[in-house]
Amino acid sequence: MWSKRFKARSKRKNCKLPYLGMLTSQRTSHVKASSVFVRNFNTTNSLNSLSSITASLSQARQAHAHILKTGLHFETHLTTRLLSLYANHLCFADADLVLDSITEPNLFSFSTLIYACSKTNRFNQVLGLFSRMLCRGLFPDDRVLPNAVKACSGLSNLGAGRQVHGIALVCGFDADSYVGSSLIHMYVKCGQLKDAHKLLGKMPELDVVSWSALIAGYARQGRVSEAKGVFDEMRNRGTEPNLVSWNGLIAGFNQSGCYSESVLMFQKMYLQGFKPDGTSISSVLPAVGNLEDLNMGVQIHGYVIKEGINLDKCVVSALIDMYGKCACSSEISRVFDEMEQLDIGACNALVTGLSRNGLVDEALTVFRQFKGKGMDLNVVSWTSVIASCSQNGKDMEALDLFREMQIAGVKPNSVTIPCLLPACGNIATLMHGKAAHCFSLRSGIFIDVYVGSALIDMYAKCGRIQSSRICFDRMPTRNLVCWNAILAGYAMHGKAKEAKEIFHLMQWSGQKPDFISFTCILAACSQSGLTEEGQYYFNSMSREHGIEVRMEHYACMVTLLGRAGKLEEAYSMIKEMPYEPDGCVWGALLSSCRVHNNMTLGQIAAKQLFKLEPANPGNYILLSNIYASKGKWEEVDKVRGMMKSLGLRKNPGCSWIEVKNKVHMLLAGDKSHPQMTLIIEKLDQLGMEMKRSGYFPSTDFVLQDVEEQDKEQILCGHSEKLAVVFGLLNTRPGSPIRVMKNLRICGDCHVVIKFISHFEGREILLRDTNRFHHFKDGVCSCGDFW
DNA sequence: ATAGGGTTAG
Repeated sequence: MWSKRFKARSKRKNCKLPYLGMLTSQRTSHVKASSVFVRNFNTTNSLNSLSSITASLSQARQAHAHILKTGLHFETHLTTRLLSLYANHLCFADADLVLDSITEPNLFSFSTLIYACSKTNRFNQVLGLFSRMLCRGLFPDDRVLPNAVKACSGLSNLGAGRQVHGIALVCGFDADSYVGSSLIHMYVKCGQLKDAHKLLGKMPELDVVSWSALIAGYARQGRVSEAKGVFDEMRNRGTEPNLVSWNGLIAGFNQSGCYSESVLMFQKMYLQGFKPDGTSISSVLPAVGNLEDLNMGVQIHGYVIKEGINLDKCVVSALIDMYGKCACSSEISRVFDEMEQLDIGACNALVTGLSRNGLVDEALTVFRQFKGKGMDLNVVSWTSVIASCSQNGKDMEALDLFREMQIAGVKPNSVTIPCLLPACGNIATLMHGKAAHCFSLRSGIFIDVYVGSALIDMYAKCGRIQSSRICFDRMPTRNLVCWNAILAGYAMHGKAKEAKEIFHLMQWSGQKPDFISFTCILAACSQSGLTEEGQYYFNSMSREHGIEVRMEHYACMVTLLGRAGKLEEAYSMIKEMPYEPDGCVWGALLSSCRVHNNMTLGQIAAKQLFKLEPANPGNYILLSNIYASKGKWEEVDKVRGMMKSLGLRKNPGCSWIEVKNKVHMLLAGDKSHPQMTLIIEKLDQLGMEMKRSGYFPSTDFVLQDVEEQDKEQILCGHSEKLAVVFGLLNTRPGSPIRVMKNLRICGDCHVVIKFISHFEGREILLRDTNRFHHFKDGVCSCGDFW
């Protein structure tokens, strides 16, 4: 009855507060009455006839003053009208004041304000007013209840939602169609699908929207069979699914990662005679993109053009996104250029699409253009461009853009932080990482699994594995990625014991490991020399866990066996591999051969590598080093000649190999020590950074040579770590380490120095800008500098 | 019912 009327009213556009207008009896005389009112508002009648829609704020204030002056605030009827005037102008503080002054507020007073707050999404205020109303002994009606429920779903506050449900039961409104459907939506929003389902069963009138919401809810949780079940149930109970129901199903499957289901439903819908609209298209296209089904994508694009829905902004950005995922960079730009009006969503899709296809610089240029044109860049725009940088090795740029974003006054969210954190980890700027962590704690987004996993990874890469563990332990929910991140952290730090613990804890808690988990555990075993255990895990992969053994696992095993000196075994494993071995696998063998100076196998590996990666100078250097160790100087010259004829020079990568060899020499006393290989790997990581950064220090690099004005620029980047490591490498074992000035010591550098101190059994004292770091027996103590 | 941005290994 009333609710139906209300619904019809609310659908009218340009009518912000439908009820308030409706409640005024003399609609036609509003304008006239209000103009008269200013001149002579002494009569209560003119106040009464003041329209809540057309009256200005100053008129409302005048009326307020009049009421106070004349002591009319005991007239509940008048004060309630004033309340609606203020509410209409969104002056909630004034409205509250009026409400407090009413001696006997009635249901009408409260509902007036509740409607206004609900319309403007002031959910906390709605609930506050609702509870104040209850405290007054006033029972809500079927108009207030749905607004209270809506507030609970807006806040995702299940507890409050259940309480309101209880009140609805007491008041006998739970079977009311409007109250009921709002409760169903609330339960779906809070993920309580069983409750929603139960309630739906009790409803005498069944509406297609509530059914659709439940279907989408099941689909979003990836509960395929239940979603389909509700679909059938709906039909059996006499409600035919409409386009909305289908769209919900398609969008839900897509969100839960059931991409092929999503596309399948789209096709089914089409075959049943439904005409896909813009929403259907923009719901199915991400799934098509994730499946990289270009054929299907092109067909849908054709349909879009035929039906003329290519003006829909969502459809355009979904098309750009789909072509980006299908690696069609030419199509991305075409669709974008054909767009009539520049839309921020499409711009964001373009940036992501370009960066996904390796066109990072283009993505950055495009972003700069949008910014220059004065486009209204939102969180997604900034997050997209930060992600493009951090995913493509442009870590410094990512941090710079983050700073720029903050200057622009755009607040980061729970997606921005996981995009930024890998950049912090990659260059080990603990300071920035910690700042992001603090932000997550303050804004409450630390409970997000993506944020948590990224924090674990960042701390591990900054050399703070304990902090990683703390983040891990404090996560309210964990998924596969969280487990893998902490596992990778322990592997990175050479903590095989902890890695094994995590690996078993993970399975014990019901989380199945995947191929990444195995890469981590194999790497951990390999770094700690746990050959047999590594082999055990490797063998259990397909046998016990049903996980396909990939190329990278073979590469791990070659490294594992190679480090243990079992080079023949490593070689036979390569020969037995079901795949054609790639550069990583042969590279692992060649590196192991260099460690053990095995010439025969080294030659075999090098031969393959020369074919697979002819332009990688590192392979030539490794082989020549093996020859050199055997005193085969003619062979050394031959390899050098090969390099020369190929035009390969000792690039930074080459000098890096020299550094690596220097570490070998430094640690020559304990070649087989498990931790040594970890250092080599750490150095490899640094080498990668060196290559990426385009900044190539030579082995005798000293920071003191740098011009004063450039120093700060270099120091805030990653070169500091390299400088420290190079500095260390240039000293003879046993000699005191010279104190370096104005360096910040963090992350990888910390790890490397710690291990060097451990192996050489010497004390190292380094100073930061304001702290000292004392390394002894692999333990570092920090303190404020004298 | 409604896009667009996301974490882990190598």
